[in-house]
Amino acid sequence: MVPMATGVQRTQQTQRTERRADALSKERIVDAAIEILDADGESALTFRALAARLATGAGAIYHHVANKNDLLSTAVNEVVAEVVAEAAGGDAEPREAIRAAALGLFDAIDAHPWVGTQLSQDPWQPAIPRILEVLGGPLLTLDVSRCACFDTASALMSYVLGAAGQNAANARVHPHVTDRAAFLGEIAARWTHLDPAEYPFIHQVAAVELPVHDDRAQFLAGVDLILAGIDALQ
Amino acid sequence: MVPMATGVQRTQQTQRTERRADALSKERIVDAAIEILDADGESALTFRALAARLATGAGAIYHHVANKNDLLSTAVNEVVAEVVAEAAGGDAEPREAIRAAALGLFDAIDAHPWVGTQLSQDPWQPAIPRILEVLGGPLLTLDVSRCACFDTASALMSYVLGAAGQNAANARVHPHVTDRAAFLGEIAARWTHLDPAEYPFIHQVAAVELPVHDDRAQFLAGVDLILAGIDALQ
DNA sequence: ACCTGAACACCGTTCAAGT
DNA sequence: ACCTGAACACCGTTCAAGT
Repeated sequence: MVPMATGVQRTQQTQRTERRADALSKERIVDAAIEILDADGESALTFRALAARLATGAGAIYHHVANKNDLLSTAVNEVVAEVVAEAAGGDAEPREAIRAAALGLFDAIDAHPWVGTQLSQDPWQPAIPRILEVLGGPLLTLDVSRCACFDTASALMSYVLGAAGQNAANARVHPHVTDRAAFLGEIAARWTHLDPAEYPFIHQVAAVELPVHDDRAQFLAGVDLILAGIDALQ
Repeated sequence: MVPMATGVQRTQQTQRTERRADALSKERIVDAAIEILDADGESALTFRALAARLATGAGAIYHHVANKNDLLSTAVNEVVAEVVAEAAGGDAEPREAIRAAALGLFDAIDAHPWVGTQLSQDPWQPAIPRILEVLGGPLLTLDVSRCACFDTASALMSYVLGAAGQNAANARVHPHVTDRAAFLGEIAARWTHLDPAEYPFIHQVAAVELPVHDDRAQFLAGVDLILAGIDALQ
């Protein structure tokens, strides 16, 4: 439909997703998928929507990507690789390196909720060793006994993926909460209706901390809790 | 199709899902859903399969359940309520109570992987306050300062849901791994092919700990790490 | 009021047919 | 070799029609 100037703009580096480029490739497909996921969320990524954006047929995508899970885990791996590249490399103090890596992952998943969903849905996808490395690597320079390193790194990863997954789910179910105070107030009210005898802790939390808590600060408090445990168990 | 002895077996308490009972109810629907989920996994639970098992039409289910998410979160809440009831109540030492609750949740999600998937997909469903209560309640009897209780309980929950979610995903992707050693050996081999300069920690883990680790023991090590952090930060 | 089941508006994936 | 897009085998959900 759209006339193409074939080969004319070869030297131009910028990518225009509006017009059909010369050839399909896994990279172009994955990048288009990421754009759809970031712009309109997980439910918007269908092979039909992706094919439309790439100005091709749905079946063509299968020549470069095995299936939807392959597409998603490749996209996740791309985002995680970027975060890890920023977090790693520096020769910061080990605890600080772990904090930075955990926070980088949290922020990335906050910005791309679909990453959190996918990470908690396939434990052996390519992004996992990256995450384990950036969280566990700094432990090698600590005095953690060799045998506890895997357990410790795995605990850090479970915590990060758990917190990030909850955050991602929240973003998915409540896409645009403008009034956070009102939203948390509703949850608190619901929790207050539970039996106080059965839920004493929930009642205290709903009354005091839940309505005013900050997700990022709470995440960081959890990281510090685990770091304190690492120090204590040495 | 199956002839029914109406009212005859009223006094009998046992539930027979093979025959159509007098009336549909949310409880009967949810119980049937749990049976399908446990027997054949998440992908087997469709409204058509559920309707067939209940000997009714697909639309009838919507008279008792709002939608599939309502059905799933009600099912999850039922399983979690059972686990929590077992774990809570006793006046065990706080750290021991937290350990027992965490392990109970881990085992329940190991037995019902779909629970792990659902829990990491909706942060405000009814089961969440139950989990937060059973993990956070014991903190009230510790000397944890009032203000850190929510952060600490939330960290415990994120860890438990993260670890359990990974475990559930693993069970979903690899339903019946008979030879665990061979399976872990394959992962280790894949990790060994990564660049040793970029993945020093992964290489050590793949060579030493990954092939022989036990998921439950590793989960418990993580709980103890967080408990040590709680003690250290007091 | 509750149930029935066909119909609707979608999915991911496949595959004969084109270039 | 790569692409096309109709077709297949499903979904969750709705709703007119029954009892």
